[in-house]
Amino acid sequence: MSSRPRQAPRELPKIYTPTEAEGHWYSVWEERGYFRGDEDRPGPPFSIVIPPPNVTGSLHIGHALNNTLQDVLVRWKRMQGFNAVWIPGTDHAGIATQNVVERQLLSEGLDRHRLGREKFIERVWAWKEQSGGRIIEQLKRLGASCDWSRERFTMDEGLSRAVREVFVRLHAEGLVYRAANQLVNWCVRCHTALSDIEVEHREVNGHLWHIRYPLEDASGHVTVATTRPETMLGDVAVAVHPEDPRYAGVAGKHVVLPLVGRKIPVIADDYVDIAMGTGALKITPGHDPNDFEVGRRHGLPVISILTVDGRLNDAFLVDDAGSPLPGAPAARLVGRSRQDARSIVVEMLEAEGLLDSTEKHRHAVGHCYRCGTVVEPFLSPQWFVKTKPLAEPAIAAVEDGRTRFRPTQWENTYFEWLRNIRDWCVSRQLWWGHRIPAWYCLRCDRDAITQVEGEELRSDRIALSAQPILSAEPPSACPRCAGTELIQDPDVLDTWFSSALWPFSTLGWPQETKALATWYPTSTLVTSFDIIFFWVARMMMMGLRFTGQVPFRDVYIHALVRTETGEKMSKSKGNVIDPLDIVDKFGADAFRFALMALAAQGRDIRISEKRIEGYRNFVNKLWNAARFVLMNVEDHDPRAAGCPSLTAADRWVIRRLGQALTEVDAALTAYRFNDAALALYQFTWNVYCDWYIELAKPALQDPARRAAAQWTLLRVLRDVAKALHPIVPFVTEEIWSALPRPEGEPAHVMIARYPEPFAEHGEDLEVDRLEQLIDVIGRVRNIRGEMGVAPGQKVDLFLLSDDEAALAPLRAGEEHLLRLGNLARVVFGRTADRPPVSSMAPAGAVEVHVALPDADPAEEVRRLEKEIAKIDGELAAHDRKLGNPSFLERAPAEVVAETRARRDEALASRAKLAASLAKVRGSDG
RNA sequence: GGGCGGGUAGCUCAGCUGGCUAGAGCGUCGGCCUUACAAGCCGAAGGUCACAGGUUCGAGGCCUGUUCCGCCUACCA
Repeated sequence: MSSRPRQAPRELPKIYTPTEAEGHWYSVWEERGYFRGDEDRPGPPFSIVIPPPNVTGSLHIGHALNNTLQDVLVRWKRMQGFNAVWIPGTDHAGIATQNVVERQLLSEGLDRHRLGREKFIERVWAWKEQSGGRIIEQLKRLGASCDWSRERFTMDEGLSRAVREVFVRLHAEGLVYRAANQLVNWCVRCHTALSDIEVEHREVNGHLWHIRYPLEDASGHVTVATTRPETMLGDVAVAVHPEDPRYAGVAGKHVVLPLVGRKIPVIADDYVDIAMGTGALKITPGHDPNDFEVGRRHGLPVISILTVDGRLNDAFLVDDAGSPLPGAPAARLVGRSRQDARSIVVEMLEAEGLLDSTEKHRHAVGHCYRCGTVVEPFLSPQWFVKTKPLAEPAIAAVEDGRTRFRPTQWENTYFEWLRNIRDWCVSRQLWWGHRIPAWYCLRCDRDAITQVEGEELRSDRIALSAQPILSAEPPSACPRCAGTELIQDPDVLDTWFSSALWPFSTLGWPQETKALATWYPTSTLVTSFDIIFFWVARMMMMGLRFTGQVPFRDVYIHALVRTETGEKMSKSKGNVIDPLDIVDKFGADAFRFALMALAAQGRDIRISEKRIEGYRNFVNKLWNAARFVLMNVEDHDPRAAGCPSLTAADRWVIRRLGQALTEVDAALTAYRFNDAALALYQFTWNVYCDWYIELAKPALQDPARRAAAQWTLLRVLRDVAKALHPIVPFVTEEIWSALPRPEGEPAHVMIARYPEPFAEHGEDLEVDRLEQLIDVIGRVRNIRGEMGVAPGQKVDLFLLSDDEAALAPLRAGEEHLLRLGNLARVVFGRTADRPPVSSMAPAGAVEVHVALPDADPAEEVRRLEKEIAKIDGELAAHDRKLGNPSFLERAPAEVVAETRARRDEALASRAKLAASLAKVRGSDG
C-alpha cells in the first residue's frame, strides 16, 4: 500500500488539484482489489466487456467517452451491490497494426517481403509489446475500474483457440466456404481483400468516357460508356438489352476491342438498362461485380488485367481463342500503374478517333478504410462466411427484445444491414492476425492448384491444393493420403472475426468456465454507431450461434465526438484533442463529468475546453463545500448514536436529496447519462451549496441547532460523495477520506453502498414553508437588484397574504426571520399600508413588499405598469382557454381546475397591483 | 437512388408518452473580494422552438409539404 498520510481537515487547500489525488487513489483501489470481479461474490451479476481498442493505438476522445460511460455504469452497479465485472482488453487490429509496422520498415529501407513472414510477425509482436501497454495506462488515468486480472488480447492463446474452434465448426456446418475465384474488394496498397463494409464510398469528381467499339463487319460501331476506361482491356463482351430496337440486328455480331484487337461478342441481357446512356454496356467480368454475373450467365471468360499491387499484367493480350496478341498497341501498357494506364488508354483512343465524348461525372468510389487507397474489384480465391443463416437469429433476438438497443432507433440500422447482408469475406492476405486453420496436402490433390493471375507476391498460395484440411489444431498428417507435407493457408482472418467472439471468448469459451456461467450474457454493451455492422451485428450472430444466447442484453449507442466546430477529429487534420492533455489540464473528474453531461446528445458531440472548464469548476465547488463542512465539524462525533432533532432546513435539504437521488436512479436506469449528471450537479450546487450551506451558517452559531446542522451537512455530503462517485471517482474519494465516518461506512467511497432514492413519509408543513421562504428571499433579492440597493443596505420588508394562517408562522417564526434577515438583508416592517415596491406572488405564496430607502415613485410606477401588463397577458391566455367549451369538456379535470385557480390568482394579483399603482400615483401627484 | 438524424437564447445543447410561465452551461449586462469557493456570490436581459399548412380543448414533441445541414447505405455503366 502506497497510501500517503492524509491531510488534516483544516489544511485542505482552497483549490482542488486533481493530479496528485488521482494517481494516489487509483493505486489504492487497484491494490485493494476493488476492481476485481469474483464469480463467487453474492449479488446479481452485472458485466461489461470493453470494446477492445487497437493494441498499438492511443486513447482518443471517443475512447474517453466510451470508457467513461462504461465506468459510470460499472461503478454504479458495483456500489448497488451487483456482482459487477468489467473485462478489459485490446484488439490486434490486423491491417491497422500491420500497416504501422510496415511503415516503420519502410523508413528503415525494408519491406515485409524481404524480411519474411516469420521475422515480420516477430517485429509486430515486438511492437505490440512495446506500445501495447500505453492505451491501458491511459484508461487507468481516466479512472477506468476494469478488472485488469482478466485483461485479454485477441491473439492470446485462449482467444486464438476460440477463433480456430469457431472457424472449424462453421466450416463443418457449411457456413464457412472457400471460393476459388471470387471478385472481392481489393486494396492494391495493403495487398489484401476487404469485406464490403471495409470499403468507404466517397463522392469524387470523375469522368464518363464514351468509347466506340467498331463492329467486326465494319458496318458501324457500338458506343459504350465507362468511368474506368482502362478496364476495357479486360472486356469480354458488349451487352445490349434484348428488346432495344437500336441494337436489333447487332446482338450476336462481334466487335473488335480497340487497342487490343480481340474480337468480343455483342450479347443480349436484360440487365442492361435501355434508358441508360447509349444502352450498350461493356462487360468486364474481371473488374466489375455486375459484369461478373452477366459473364457467368453467358459463359464468358474472365480476364483479370491487374496485378495485386494495381499494375497491368499481360493477361489481356490474348485473342478470343486465347492465343497471344503480341502486336496489340495496348502491349505498351503492361507494367504501368492503373492511373497511368487510364490516361494512356484515353490518349490512345483519342488518337484513333474512338473516343466519342468525355463528360464530367460525379460518382462514389470505394476506398480502403485503413489506407484510403481506391479499392479494385479483384479476382482471387477467398474464404467466406455464409451469413444468412447467422443473421436470421440475430434479427429475431432484437425483434423479440432479448437484446435491446438504446436509443431504439438504432435497431433500424441493425435490421437494415442484417436483412440485406451478403456473405462475409473473412480472409485477408496479411501476416498479422489469426492464420486460417486450413492446411493443404502437397502429396494428394497436387493438380488442383488454385492460381491467380499476376500472383508473384503470393507465390506460396500457388502450391496449395483446393482441398484444405480443417482442424482447430495443426494436423500432423493428411487424412486422405497420410502425407505429412502439409502447408497452412497463408491468409489470416479479418480482425473483426475474433472481435465477433469477444463477449464469450474473453470469459473462457470454449471452456465452460465459471466466469462464463456467471457473467454471460453480458449486461450492457457500450459502443458507438459506426461499428454496429463491423462489431455489434457480428457479435450477435456469433454469440447466438455458439452460446445459444445473446451476447448482451442492452446495447447503448453513444454519439461520435467531434471538435468544437463539428469536424471529425483525425490525425491527418491535426485537430485531435488528446484526452490526456485534458486530464492534465482539468483533471479526470472534470473530463468525465463533461463527457457524461454530453452523452445523451444526438449523433455528434462537440467538445470544447470551455465546457470542461465548467465542470472543473463544479469539482472545485464540491471540494470547497467539503472544506466548509470539515471546518465546522471538528466537535462533531460521527459515532454518536441517533440523529439530533432536525430543523426545517435540515429536513428540507434531505427532502431535496431524496428527490435528486430518485431522478438519478431513473436516469441511469434508462441510460440518460446527462440527466443523471444534471440532477446531481444541480442538487450539489444549487441546493446544497447555494441554500443549505447558507442556511446552516447561522445554525452553526446557534448552540441549539449546531449539532443538527453538523449532522445534516455531513450526512448529505456523504450521500453526495457516494452518488457522484461513479462520475467523479477521484475527488469524491479524496473528500470521503477526510470526512468523519460513522459506524458501518467503509474506508473508501468506491465500495460504499450507493444511496437509495427515497421519498419523505407524510407531510412536513414546516419544510413547505421553508420553500416559501426561499421564494420570498428570491423576490426580495430581485427587487434589490432591480432597484440597485447597495448590498449592505437593509430594507424594510412587508409580507402580506390573504391567508393569515400561512403568513403568521412565517412572520412570527424566529428562526425563519433570522434566516430571511441574513439572506435577504431585510428588517421587518410592522404594517403594510403603503407597500412601496412589490413583487408578484405565485400560487400560495405571500406577497413581498419592500420599502426602499429612497424609493423613486416614477421608477415604481414604471415597474408596476410593467407587471400589470405581464399579468394582463397571462389573464388573456387563461380567458381564452376557459372561454372555449371544448376545453372545459375534454381537458383533464386537474388541468381545468388549475387553469381556473391560476386565473383567479392572476386576477387577485392584478387588483392589488392596480391598487398599489393608484396609491403611488396618488402620493406622487 | 434508398434510409436515418438534426434545425429550440449570441454559442453548445437539454426538453422522456402532446398539458403549469420552453430549461441548462457558457457568453453578455449590472452589482458584490458577504470569513467554503472570484474556478466564487447576487440579480438581469435574451427565444414568432427552420418555414408553410393540418390534427387537437391544447403542439417545441403528432401528420403533410417545403427548405437547409449532417450521417449511413447503394452495382447504375
